[in-house]
Amino acid sequence: MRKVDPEKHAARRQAILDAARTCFARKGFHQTSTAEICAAVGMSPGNLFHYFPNKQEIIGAIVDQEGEETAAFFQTLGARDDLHAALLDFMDLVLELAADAEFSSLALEIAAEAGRDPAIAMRVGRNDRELRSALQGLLAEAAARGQADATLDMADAATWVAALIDGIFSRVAVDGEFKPKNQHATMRVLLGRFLRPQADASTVTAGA
Amino acid sequence: MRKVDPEKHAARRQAILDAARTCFARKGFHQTSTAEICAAVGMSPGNLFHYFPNKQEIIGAIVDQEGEETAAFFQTLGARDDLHAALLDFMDLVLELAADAEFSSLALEIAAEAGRDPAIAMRVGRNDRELRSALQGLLAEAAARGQADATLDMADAATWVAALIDGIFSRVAVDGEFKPKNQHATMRVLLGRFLRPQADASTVTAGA
Amino acid sequence: MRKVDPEKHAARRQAILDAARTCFARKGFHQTSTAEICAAVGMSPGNLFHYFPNKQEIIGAIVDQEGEETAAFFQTLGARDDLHAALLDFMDLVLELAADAEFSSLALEIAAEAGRDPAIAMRVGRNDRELRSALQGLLAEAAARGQADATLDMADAATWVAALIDGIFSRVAVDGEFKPKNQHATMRVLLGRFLRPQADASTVTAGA
Amino acid sequence: MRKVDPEKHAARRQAILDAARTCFARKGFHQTSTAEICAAVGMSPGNLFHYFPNKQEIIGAIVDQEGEETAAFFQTLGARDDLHAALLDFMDLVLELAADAEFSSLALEIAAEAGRDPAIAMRVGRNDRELRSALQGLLAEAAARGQADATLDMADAATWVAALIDGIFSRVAVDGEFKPKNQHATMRVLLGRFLRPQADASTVTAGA
DNA sequence: TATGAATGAGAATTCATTCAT
DNA sequence: GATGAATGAATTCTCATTCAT
Repeated sequence: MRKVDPEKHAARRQAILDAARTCFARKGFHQTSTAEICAAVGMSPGNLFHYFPNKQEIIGAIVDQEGEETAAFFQTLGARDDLHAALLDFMDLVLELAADAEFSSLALEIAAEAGRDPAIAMRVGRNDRELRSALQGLLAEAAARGQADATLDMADAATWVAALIDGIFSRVAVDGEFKPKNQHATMRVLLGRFLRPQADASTVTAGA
Repeated sequence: MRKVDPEKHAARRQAILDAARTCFARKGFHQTSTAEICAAVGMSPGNLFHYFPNKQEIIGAIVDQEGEETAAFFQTLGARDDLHAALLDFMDLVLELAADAEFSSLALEIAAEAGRDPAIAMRVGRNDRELRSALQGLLAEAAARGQADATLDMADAATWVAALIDGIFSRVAVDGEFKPKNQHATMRVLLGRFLRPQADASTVTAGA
Repeated sequence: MRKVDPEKHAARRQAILDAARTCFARKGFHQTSTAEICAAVGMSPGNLFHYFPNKQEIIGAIVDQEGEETAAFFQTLGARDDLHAALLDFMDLVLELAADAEFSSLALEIAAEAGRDPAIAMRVGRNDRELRSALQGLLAEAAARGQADATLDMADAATWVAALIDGIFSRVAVDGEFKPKNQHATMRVLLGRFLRPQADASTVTAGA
Repeated sequence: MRKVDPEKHAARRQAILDAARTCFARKGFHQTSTAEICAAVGMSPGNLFHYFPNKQEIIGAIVDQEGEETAAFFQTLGARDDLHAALLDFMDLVLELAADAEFSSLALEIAAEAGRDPAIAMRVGRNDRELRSALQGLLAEAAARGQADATLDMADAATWVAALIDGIFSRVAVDGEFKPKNQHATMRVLLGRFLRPQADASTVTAGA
């Protein structure tokens, strides 16, 4: 009896997060009432607060969960032989996620909320740091293997890959003609040219 | 004497937009009360509605104004000799705007709102279409002059430049370590490699 | 120059009253904003207050005007030979007015407002007293001429004729099937039986 | 124990309706704020909206309730032997209700609101149709029993009885001297003469 | 007179959260 | 844990009225 409870609790908690994700994506965080989430889960309006102390914590938990998912995914990438290819495959996945309007909206929503609530900013920042650090590690190792341009500053390169990921999610919201499915090739050209070892390394020094 | 009235009206309207911009950037659109905006302008709480029929129209007007500013700026770019350089200069400007936290937050906020309110989405979409079309025109002309890789699909290329711009604004919100000022060089490397005429054109077909 | 002003003023005042009548009939007194009335007259929102000190006075003036119109009309009735017929003709007119939805709505609106605002109640009460007094006079004279049942209490009889008039206006609002045009005959039966000299006077004492 | 909840809910709902009735009668529907009603019930300002989705629904519910009460009362009338007397007794009741200033005001208020809000008009219209249909049924049966004038169009007759009822409530608002208690006798004369089987049927054809 | 900007007190909801059951 | 009634502050928007021009 006592053993089932924690499982049930976790399942219920997850159900809340899933419902909230959908609601937040559709209407935005502050446009969604806790009552709406409760209705979506099939829960009484007060009961939600047995699982989360307040609304902000729901977003916080969603952010944390996304961070965990990304990290888990990245762990599978390191084992690959061609890390450049691994990165491009990861970006393919991003494009696939972006094709899910809910996911894109949510990503934007979270970024926007990070701009306001410092507590969320901290959690989002942690995820982002981990993502960039993973990207940087991947790129550094790729460079070591001759699969990436070793002359790049890998922290900066990772930052711009991350910017590109953010940009993809923005596109979905902002550009009705943007179909992630059709953009895999151009994405590969863009990142390929940016990251591959350069025949003429002089271009690297073109900056400023 | 009679001429002053419309001017006053326009000035007051603009003051509202400016105050709203700041408020929205700081707290988000739906977190900002119309009363706060009024207080920021130094206006009684009801008076704002002599200038805008409702809150959504304030955001709408801000969006429209940003669109006009961008368009105006782009008109100056076409006259340049080196269009590739012109584009990079434009991106420098974007990085400078992004360094203004208010501007970045607002950009994100608008994108997020576009994901919810179709009326805003339409106005944002129009701006975005114009930006991409201007970018595409610039790139096409650059290619014709041998300043850009003519093998690229220019619509797609413009789309990814736009994604990068969006991404830059997201970075500011999401990545505390991101300092736009320090990223001009890497941005130039990234875009340079993507857009320049390629020595080895075969890389273009690397897709899928 | 100075002579034209009072005429213009009166015309403008009347225009306001006419517009207000329409607005009040359509949306109700408290649902109509002064701005709406101004728009209907083609007048700036502040200007109305040069003609009426406040909104209540507009209703008050409408009430007074209706009273004057009724009184004027009644003066023409007294000259008739058959006063019973004169009364029925008056009721025909009431039915015709009731066919005008605006007039009916307004009548109801005024009655309702009298139930709330004592100042309006006083003005409405004065009109009503005059109407009942005119009716009573008419009935008394009719009785004297053998055209009405002399055994009736003419004050009470007048009161019930007035109630019937009120009731007609209510019908229009409340009963979608009520078409005043079709009710002239039944009205005449009803009032005829009530007011005519009775063959069998014993029925009069049937009460209580 | 579980059964108490719905009862409590219904009781609270009824308390709101009762308070609202009083407030609406005193100040009019649109002059009464929801906060006032809440205060009258002893309820926090937001709590009312757990019981009614909006203010209009409160009026709607009051209208429906009045309809039910009238219908319930009418069911008791049909069993009577003398239906003419039954009708007059019903009218006595109307006069007694009219003596309650709150009831009269409310009746007027509802009629006025029906002139504006179609949703209310529909509900009021339904009640009115039922009342007239009940009256018509009563009159038809009375005629069949020789207790009413069979030559009357019973639908029209019912309509005019209804008009008289409306008129009574208007009187209270409009005529300060009108005391329903003193008008039972005259009402009985009026309706008696209108509805009773006529000695001289020729009067019926007096119309137009 | 006429204009329309300005005021500021409300209005009806809404909503996160609490709490008795 | 679960329910849903209750709270009360906050929100957007309205409106009669004033007043400088």
